[in-house]
Amino acid sequence: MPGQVREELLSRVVERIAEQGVGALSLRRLAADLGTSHRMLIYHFGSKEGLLVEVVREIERRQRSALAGLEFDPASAPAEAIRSMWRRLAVPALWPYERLFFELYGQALQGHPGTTALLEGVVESWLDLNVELAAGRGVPAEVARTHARLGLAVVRGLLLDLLATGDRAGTDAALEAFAASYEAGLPVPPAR
Amino acid sequence: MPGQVREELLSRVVERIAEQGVGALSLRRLAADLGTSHRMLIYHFGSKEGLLVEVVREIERRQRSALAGLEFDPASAPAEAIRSMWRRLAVPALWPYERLFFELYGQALQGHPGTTALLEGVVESWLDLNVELAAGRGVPAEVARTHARLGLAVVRGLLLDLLATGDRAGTDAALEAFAASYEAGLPVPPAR
DNA sequence: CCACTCCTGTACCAAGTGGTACGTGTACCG
DNA sequence: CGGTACACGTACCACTTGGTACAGGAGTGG
Repeated sequence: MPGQVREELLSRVVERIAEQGVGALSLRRLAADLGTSHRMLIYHFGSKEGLLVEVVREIERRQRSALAGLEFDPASAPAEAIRSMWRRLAVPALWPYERLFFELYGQALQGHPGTTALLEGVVESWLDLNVELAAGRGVPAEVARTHARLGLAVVRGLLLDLLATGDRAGTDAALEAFAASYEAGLPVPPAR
Repeated sequence: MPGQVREELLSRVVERIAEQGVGALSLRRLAADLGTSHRMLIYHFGSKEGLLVEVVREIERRQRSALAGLEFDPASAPAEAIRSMWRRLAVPALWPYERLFFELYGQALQGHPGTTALLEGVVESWLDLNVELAAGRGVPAEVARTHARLGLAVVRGLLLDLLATGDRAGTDAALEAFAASYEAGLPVPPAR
């Protein structure tokens, strides 16, 4: 059982990596920025890939806690649910972590070792959550899955847009157009 | 000025990179795979970054030609437009290039040199196209921009999903749910 | 023949990489 | 006190990296 020093080190590592990206990552530079030696990173994480794995896990953990923290009002319309999700994610303070998420996502798609675990629950876990929530309102599971999938795509797609353009107003408007469509009489279109 | 040898080399480079990703790219390995020496890549592209720039340009070029090739029927509903776009992009033959696109996107978000040019027109050019098309149907520019933004986000978000999960049926259904919402009586909701 | 341009390969370089060997300090526990 | 486990640093290693120097080879035009 490794000490708790590691945990504190990891969070500082994630912070640094969120700023500098993971593509041009070097243990030595990272260690220097953290005021230690690259030997320590190897000591605590075994290898560079081991460190990467831990970073990916941490990012996943944060996603999951963000997901759990959504505290949907089960009675609220889907429109309100997606609005609150967007409100939470679009704030500039999270941009570095979202950039990191998409960078890791891209590397994972290419099979980069250590990152591929990201792909496991990156979609499914969100769908499952929504199925559960929707069941409370009597929505069939298949329909809930499809709409969760769509909502997730909208949010991720608009985040990609926002991170590239910085256009908060434009992306806000697009999300609002999407949310509004759920209030305009078709809360649950047929699944196909 | 450089000969046409370069052009042919570039397309082979892009092909290889689409398969192997750009993250773990090394001039020597790439050259070996291409049956030449890394010296040649430097000769034709000046440097590794120069090669990357060219690859990014090539990807942009393909995106643009895909965009131009969409040949929308101006009279057709937006639902049909987005369906045809998805039908074109979701085919497995394009997956390697889309993986590469998202990998480069991620690197560009982190400011990786040589890739940042990707971000320039990655959103705007699509929006402009849609504004132009929508003008023909009397749709105000602002509304057209917002809905183009949303549609682009849906497609990119679902592509991320598809590349991670491989679930063609699931993503097809989600896109269909989105497209159908345009046929259910709200072709042009207010922009905000 | 020469000269010139384009193209390609071999050999080499300095720099940086991840990883290891080894020694040290520090704290807790007997 | 001694021992032992954790934490940490320095020096080093083999290897790979992007880039360069240099030497041609193939074709063309004079």
